[in-house]
Amino acid sequence: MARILITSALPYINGIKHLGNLVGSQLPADLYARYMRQRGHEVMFICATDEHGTPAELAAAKTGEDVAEYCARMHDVQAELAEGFRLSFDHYGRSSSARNHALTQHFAGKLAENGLIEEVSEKQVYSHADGRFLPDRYIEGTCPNCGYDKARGDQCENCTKQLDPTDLINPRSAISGSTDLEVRETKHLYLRQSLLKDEIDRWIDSQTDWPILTTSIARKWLHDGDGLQDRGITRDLKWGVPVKKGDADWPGMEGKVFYVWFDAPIEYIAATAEWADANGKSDADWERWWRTDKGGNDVRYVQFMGKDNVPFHTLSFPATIMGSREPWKLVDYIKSFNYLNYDGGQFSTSQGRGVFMDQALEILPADYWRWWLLSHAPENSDSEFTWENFQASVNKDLADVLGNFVSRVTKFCRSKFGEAVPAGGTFGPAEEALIADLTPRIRAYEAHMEAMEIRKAAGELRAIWVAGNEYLQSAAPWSAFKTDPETAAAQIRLALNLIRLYAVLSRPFIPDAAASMLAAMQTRDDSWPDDVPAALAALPSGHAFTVPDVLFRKITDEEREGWQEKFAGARV
RNA sequence: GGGCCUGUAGCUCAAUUGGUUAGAGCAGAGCGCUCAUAACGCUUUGGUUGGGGGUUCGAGUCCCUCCGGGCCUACCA
Repeated sequence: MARILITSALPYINGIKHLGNLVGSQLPADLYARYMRQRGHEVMFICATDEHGTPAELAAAKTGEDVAEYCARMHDVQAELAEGFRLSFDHYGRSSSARNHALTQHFAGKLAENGLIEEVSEKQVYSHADGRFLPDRYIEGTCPNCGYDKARGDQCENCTKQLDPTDLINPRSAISGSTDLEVRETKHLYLRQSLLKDEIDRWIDSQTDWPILTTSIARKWLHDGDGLQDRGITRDLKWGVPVKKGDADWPGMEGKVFYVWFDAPIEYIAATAEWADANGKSDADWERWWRTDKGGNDVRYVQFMGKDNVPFHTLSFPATIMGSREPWKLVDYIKSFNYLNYDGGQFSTSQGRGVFMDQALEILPADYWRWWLLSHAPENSDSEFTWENFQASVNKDLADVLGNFVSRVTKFCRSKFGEAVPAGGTFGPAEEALIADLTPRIRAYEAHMEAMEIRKAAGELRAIWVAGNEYLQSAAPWSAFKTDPETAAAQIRLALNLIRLYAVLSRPFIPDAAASMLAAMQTRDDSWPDDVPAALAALPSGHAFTVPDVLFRKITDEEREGWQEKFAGARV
């Protein structure tokens, strides 16, 4: 038994996430966590809402709420949706927690002690009307290069030229439109990542089995131009972790907070402490996951995220950990994902284009989405959601191949033998062949799950379901029953046991359907099929079962067309 | 501009890292079965691996070039 620490990239607080966000981090992390638990490993699966930063403040202002209230409310909304998708977090924390405040300040203090923090005076644009400093991209104006009048302060979207906010002609606040702007001197802390470049570089080089997507993004940032650049880790905002050096004040940094990307990854650790607090555990209970001097050396730490998050997880967070010179756990494996597109374009939170988590659950149960998203996870390149593909995949895989298998077996048994596993008969060559086929398939499925090859795992699982239908066709218990009911009984006994086996194997992908299948088989035996022949004898003769309701109803053409239309444009 | 990823059957994707005749699923066609959610099974059509050139006994895989798609480029997170 191993100990596995799993974190999913933290969803930002600012609104409900779409399916692209879901499939890029939380959902595959859940698949892995569920699988590892089922294999008997000790799992700590952590997620949290990422609550700081300018967009959170602006979103709160828009609804008229205090930012703390807004975040508390949206945290609950996201937690409920996570529950709806059956994301099995051990703890769903908040980056605004007291634990994270303390830990973030602690790390900053250690980094300062180790000479890795630099105070830098710089000029930033202040908006009088908004009462705040503006990040570069919140300043709009006319591009000096191409004349585009909605150029942002960091870059012109029209001609792609990199800009400085002071380059803009007629600059204005993107928040209020105010032109009452002023360039002010302000002091910020920089994390001197450049001093850790070689250390990080060697660490990345030693990760030979990471996805190319992960290492290539890390190397780009390490080697591009002048190499890894120092990074500002404070902001002039009100909402966030106040800048402190451990417990002590930080002279000259009053009224400033840490940059959200400094405190967000630290929340992985802090959320584990929140877990301990919430469950009456001690510090030692969470430290054994995170401190290599307190038991964490045995832990395998795996992170899941979309490709946009990779730089922060391969560079800045490791720089924080390494630079502390304290024995914190570094990540062992980073599983990163490309983007899921929506019907020929991108999912867009701002334009309301695509399907969002709340809408998805209003339409269909979580298992439908889990199966499609995971079996089409954008592992090697961006992938695309279309309603046609969704309908076809879900109807075929879930309704026809798996659901109908359960249905045909249980209904046949009920009508011929009654609602209990029939006795009599013996296994012949067809049964031996099925078992011989299933064993290597299950081993392959396990290997794909271990390797986080999600599409391949889904494909193998589906093939395992298909094997059941192939077996039924060749055994044809409906024919055998007419001349040799004993043989038919043995065949159906095996088929009923297949349902239990499928429930166990399928649970990481479709937990609700798996639970329904186990409930219908009236068994709590959900042990993993290390021994396949034994697993197929788990339900003995005479064991009562029930015929379940249709596991997966089909998506009709009318529904599909309606959804296509409904989700094409802006969100209502 | 620079960098990275990507292009394989109508669609979605594989191909043990350079090895024999490029494979699956879906869709299409044909046959079979009748237990089942008109479900299932079997067979089958379909590819100049984006174009061109090169290295090699051998290239989907490596190199060059052109074309297309996507992402990143450090103050959104």
